[in-house]
Amino acid sequence: MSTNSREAILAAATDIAQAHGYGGMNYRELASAVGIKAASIYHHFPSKADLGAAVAKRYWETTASDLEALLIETGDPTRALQAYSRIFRRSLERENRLCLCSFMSAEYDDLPDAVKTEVQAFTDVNVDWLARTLAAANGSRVEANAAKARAIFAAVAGAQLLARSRADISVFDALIESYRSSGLIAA
Amino acid sequence: MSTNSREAILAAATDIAQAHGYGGMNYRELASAVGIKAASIYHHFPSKADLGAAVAKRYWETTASDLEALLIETGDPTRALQAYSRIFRRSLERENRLCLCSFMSAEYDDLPDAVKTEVQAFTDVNVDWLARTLAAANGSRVEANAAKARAIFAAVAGAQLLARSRADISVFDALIESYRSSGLIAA
DNA sequence: TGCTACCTATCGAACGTTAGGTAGTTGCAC
DNA sequence: GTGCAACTACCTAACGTTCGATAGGTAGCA
Repeated sequence: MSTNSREAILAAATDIAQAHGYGGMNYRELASAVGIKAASIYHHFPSKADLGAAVAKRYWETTASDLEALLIETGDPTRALQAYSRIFRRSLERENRLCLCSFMSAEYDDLPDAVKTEVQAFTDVNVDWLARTLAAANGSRVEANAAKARAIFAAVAGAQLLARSRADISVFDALIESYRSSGLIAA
Repeated sequence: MSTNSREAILAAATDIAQAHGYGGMNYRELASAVGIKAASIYHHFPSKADLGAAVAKRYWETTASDLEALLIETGDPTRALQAYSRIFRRSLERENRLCLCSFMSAEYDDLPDAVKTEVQAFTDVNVDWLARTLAAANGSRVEANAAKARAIFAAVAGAQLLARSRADISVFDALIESYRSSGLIAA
């Protein structure tokens, strides 16, 4: 089916992009992961830029719903904040993969404009959720938590990047623990 | 001269790698930046892996001496810590470039082993300096500051990455300020 | 003579992309 | 309910470009 193939391409492309970036996302490897030929991808996406934008869009949409699920699952904002870093930990668990948005932020200069837009949307989704949840946890206004939200997002992304460069997930855990003890993120 | 050409290649390659990564560091563009032809690079470096390793090695060596200079220049450890993030800010000032080590950490999976080693050395140089300087600032043992040193390094790298994705250096400044107010880095 | 520091020309592989073809299904006129 | 046109989802084959890398040559200097 058309819809399933499109989704299979997006899922495989996401996996590749989290390990090798937008530049490392090549059609022959991607097609073989899906079980089709490279030319067939053009039946679903008109160009690599369109595919990249679709991948990044799907990525932030998934993250947005994961974050909402986290709020419901934990039951309260403080517990949700404590669990936030687990979303980034999960990437490392899957063969030391990086957040798609972090990788593409590094590749920023070489990204098509449509992809840049979706990468920025991922940051916005995270920062907005963090600001909202921080506000709910301490009873303050959302806008008053924007700076802190950005700081948490950047710090967790940095921790993931460092852990990846050591191929050691315990480095990530130790960094999150340091952030906690210094008061950057919720204890 | 041989020595000057080698240095010119390394300097130009560093600039390219900070903007486009190891994968985006191509011989034709690099050669034209130096003012020679692509094939001539092989007179100085036997392969791209060797060049990449030399670039990363020179990068951490430069950073190591910059950090020692910072200690001498500021006169005391606390002031040196306050100024630490300026080293990362300087990359962003130069056409929104990223720390070479951050970019290569993202590209980790596709890096030749010799390059991986030098990338990790960069982290070690930073973390060692931070741990040493934190210890000097608060009169504690170096080993007791290792975790905090890593946390500062990761957080500053994350701030640089986020600022790059917005092509906005004020995002970096705001993040460093947030880190200060939350107590992660020295006020 | 031999070394250094480059050059031109080219290699094979990989890249995104396109042209054009082929099964299988669907929809509709008769 | 049969025939056929149109469409979907793929295919093979190849395009032009770019990549890192190599072979072999040359000018200048010791």
